[in-house]
Amino acid sequence: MDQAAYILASGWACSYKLVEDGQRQIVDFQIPGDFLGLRSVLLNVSDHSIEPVTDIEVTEIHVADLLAAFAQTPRLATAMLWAASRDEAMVVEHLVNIGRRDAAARLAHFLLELGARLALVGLGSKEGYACPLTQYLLADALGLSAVHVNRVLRQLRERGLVTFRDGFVAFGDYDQLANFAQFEPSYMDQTGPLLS
Amino acid sequence: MDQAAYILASGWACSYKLVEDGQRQIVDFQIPGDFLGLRSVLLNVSDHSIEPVTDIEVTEIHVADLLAAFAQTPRLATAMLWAASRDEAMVVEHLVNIGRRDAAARLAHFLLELGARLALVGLGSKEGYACPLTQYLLADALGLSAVHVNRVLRQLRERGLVTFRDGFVAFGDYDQLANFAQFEPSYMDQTGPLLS
DNA sequence: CGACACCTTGAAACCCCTCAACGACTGTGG
DNA sequence: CCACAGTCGTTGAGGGGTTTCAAGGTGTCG
Repeated sequence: MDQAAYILASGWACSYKLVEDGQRQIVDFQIPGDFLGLRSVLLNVSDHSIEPVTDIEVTEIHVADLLAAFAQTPRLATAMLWAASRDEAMVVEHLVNIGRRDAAARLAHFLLELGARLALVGLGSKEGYACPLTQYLLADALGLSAVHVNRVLRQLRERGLVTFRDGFVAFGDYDQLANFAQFEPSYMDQTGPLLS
Repeated sequence: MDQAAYILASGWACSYKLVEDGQRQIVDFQIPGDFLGLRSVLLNVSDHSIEPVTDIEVTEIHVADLLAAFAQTPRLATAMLWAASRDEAMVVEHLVNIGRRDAAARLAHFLLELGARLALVGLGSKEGYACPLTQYLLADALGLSAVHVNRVLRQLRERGLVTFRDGFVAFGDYDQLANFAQFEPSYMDQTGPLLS
């Protein structure tokens, strides 16, 4: 039981699962401040893989320390539980995104969510943000082909909604885009755990 | 803060999210023994809706009691965290299912997972299980149309893999079906939380 | 300069959706 | 007892969103 969890200090990573024919589904991208590998520690099963997107720096957390901390500081466990719930809420939103939105709305929603998360850690605004992802990564995250991602990005650009180029996402008309993607950021609850 | 969580004592329910044009995405079905509404309690935001599938019986859990129990029994919080992680792992698997499998494999995978979950609580086996879901519910869960669910069910039946009829799922060739759907039940970790 | 990764675009094929219609069954009220 | 509505399952035809295949362009790096 010498598994470890990490907190991403700088850089981007992604967690994904492979299917047998070589395709993969990216579950989420991790940005600075996010946990890495928390679930595999808790479940004692590595049910997904993690890969860096850029160069990354991490700080290690020993499982034993974590569990010991739980015992001494019950609130910590509650806070972790809250964090896990928020993560699950985001995965759920991805599920809705892939299951019930067409490629354009899917892509728009994804770029908006990423922007909102980055804004929280000071790495973006409603103007845009630096984004090291390739179109191939986007495709794997959104359940699309890279070719189609390219086409849809062009559509969104030509309609003046978003431009993703040269590693930078620039929102054209943020409000219209949010409306188009039916982006409701409430699922990214930031009010914190229910501690008294 | 008078929200409550529940444990499903009998019957089936489902949690879902709506998108604006009237479609919905079912995130998961709850079977006896599952939590209901845990995430909305933790996040203080009701980010999804719940609907009964059959008549149901629930036992209520007060949030205040739950948090108090965490403080007194740290291991309980760890156990809850483990449960939440398992739930998330299942949602992730659904994400992979919808994102990277075609309709037939998707349906097969779903029926297999449901069977495995039911078998754990004594409600099913490798032969089959009673299943009160309609084809419309399956469609909402799998990101498909009801019409297509119907067609794909027929395919699976004609190939002798599964038969879903009259509220009963009957596996034809379980192993071949599991292979076809690339069903790897390891993500449904049942070994329990990492409590020394 | 060549290798490589990534972006871009076109054409054809395919999976799945929408629309439409009908049958089987259930419950309900007359 | 029967007509009726409602839900669910079934099947066909047509259309559209995405995929695959293919090719070429750009930039970076050794």
